[in-house]
Amino acid sequence: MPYLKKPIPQPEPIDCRILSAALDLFVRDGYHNVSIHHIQKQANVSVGSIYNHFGGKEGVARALYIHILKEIEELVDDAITAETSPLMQCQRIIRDLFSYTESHRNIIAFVFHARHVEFLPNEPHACDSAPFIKMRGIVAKGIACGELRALDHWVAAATLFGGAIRMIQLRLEGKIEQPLPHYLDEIMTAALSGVKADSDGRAGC
Amino acid sequence: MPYLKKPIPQPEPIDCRILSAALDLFVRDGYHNVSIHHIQKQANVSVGSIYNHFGGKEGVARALYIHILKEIEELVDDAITAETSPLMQCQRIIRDLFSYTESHRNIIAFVFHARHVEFLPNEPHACDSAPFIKMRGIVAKGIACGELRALDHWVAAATLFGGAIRMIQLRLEGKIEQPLPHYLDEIMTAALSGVKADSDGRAGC
DNA sequence: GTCTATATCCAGATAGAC
DNA sequence: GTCTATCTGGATATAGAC
Repeated sequence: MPYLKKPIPQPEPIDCRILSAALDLFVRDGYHNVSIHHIQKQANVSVGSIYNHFGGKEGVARALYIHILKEIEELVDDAITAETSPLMQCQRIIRDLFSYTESHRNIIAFVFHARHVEFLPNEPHACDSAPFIKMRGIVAKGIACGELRALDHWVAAATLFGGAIRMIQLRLEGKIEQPLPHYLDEIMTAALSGVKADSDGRAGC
Repeated sequence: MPYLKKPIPQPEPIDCRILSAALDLFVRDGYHNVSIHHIQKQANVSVGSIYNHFGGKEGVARALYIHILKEIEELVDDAITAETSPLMQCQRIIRDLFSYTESHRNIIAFVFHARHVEFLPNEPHACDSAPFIKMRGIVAKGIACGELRALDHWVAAATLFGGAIRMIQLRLEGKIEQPLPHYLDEIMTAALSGVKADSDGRAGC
C-alpha cells in the first residue's frame, strides 16, 4: 500500500495559511493593530517566509485585497449571467451578498468594513474596483432601458444598494440579531420601490 | 485708549488648536498614520502640552470623538424640535447632514468615515451613541404612529438613511462632483418611497 | 502650563545559517 | 524556501528646566 508515496496531508499551502491568518487578524483587530509577528504566530510560519512570499505586511494586505475583490467580482458576474434584467441582477447581488456575509463573514468585512486607503495608498479605492464598477453599470443599464427611474446614477446606486450595505455593516458590528437573509425581502422591496420606474408595461431590456 | 488692556488676540485656545489640528490630520491620513509629533507641529504646540491636556494621542482622539458626537446630536435635536412629524424630522436630518458635509467636511468625515473601534476600543460604537439612537427613535415613532410602514426597525432605518449615508461617503471620497444638496430631492423621494405608509389619510402623529 | 531633550519600546525589515 | 537572531527607525511617553 502506497502510504509513503502519499504526501503528508499538509493542511494548506503556506501562502494560503498566511493570507487566511492575516484576514482573521486584520478583520478582528484592524490592520494597524496587527504586526508581522502576530501573523507569523497565527499562521505558524516564520517572519522570513512572509517576506519571501509577500514582501511584508503591506504586501500581504495587498494580495488579500486583490484576491477578495476578485471573489466579489465573481459574485457579481454570476448574478449578471444568471439573470437577464438589470433589476433582477441587482436583487440577485444583494441576495448573494447577504448570504455571503453569513458564510464568509471576514471576506465581506474586509471589503465593507476596512479603510484600505489608510494602508494601501496606491491601490484604487474599493468603489473604483471592478465589481463596484460593474454594479453601477447594471444600474446605468437599468436606467437606460427604462426599468429604473431616470435618476442620477449615483443616487440610483446609493438608493438601491445603500440600505443593503448598511444592513451588512450593522450585521458585521453585531447590532442585528438575525442572519441577514431574514431581512432580505423587506430590504429589497423598500430599496426597489425607490428606484423602480412606474410600471407602465414597457420593459425594454 | 485701552489698547493695552485688550488681550493679545490669541487666535484660539491651545486645546482647540490641538483638537482641530488632530482632526485635520486624522481625517486626511488616518489615525494610525498620524503621530503625536505631527499633531504637535501642525498645532504649533509642544508634545508636553498635548500630554498635559489630553494624556496622549488616544486622549486627543477620544476628546474629539465625544465632542463631535455631541455636535451631531445637536443637529439631530434641532431637527426634532424644528419639525413635528417623524417623517419631516428624518428629512430635516438628512438635509442638515448634507449641508454639514459641505461646510464642516472633517467633522462628518470623522464620524462616517473613521473606524473608531480600531483606536478607541473602550468607547461605544458610533451607532450606539446618542445621535444615532435618537435617529432610530424617530423611525420607531414613525412606525408606531403609522406614518411609516411596519417594517423591522433596522430595515426602516437602513432604508431611510442608508442611501444618504452612502452619498455622504461617496462625496467624502471625492467620487461625487456636485455638492450634496444638489442631490437632496432625488435621494429623499427615493428613500421615502421605500418606507412611507400608503397614504390613506391617517397621520396619527 | 509649556517647552526640549531623552529614554524606552516595539514594529518592520534584514542577514545569514540550514 | 524556511527559519532564528539581530539591526534600525520611529513612535509613545517621561523628566526636568523654564
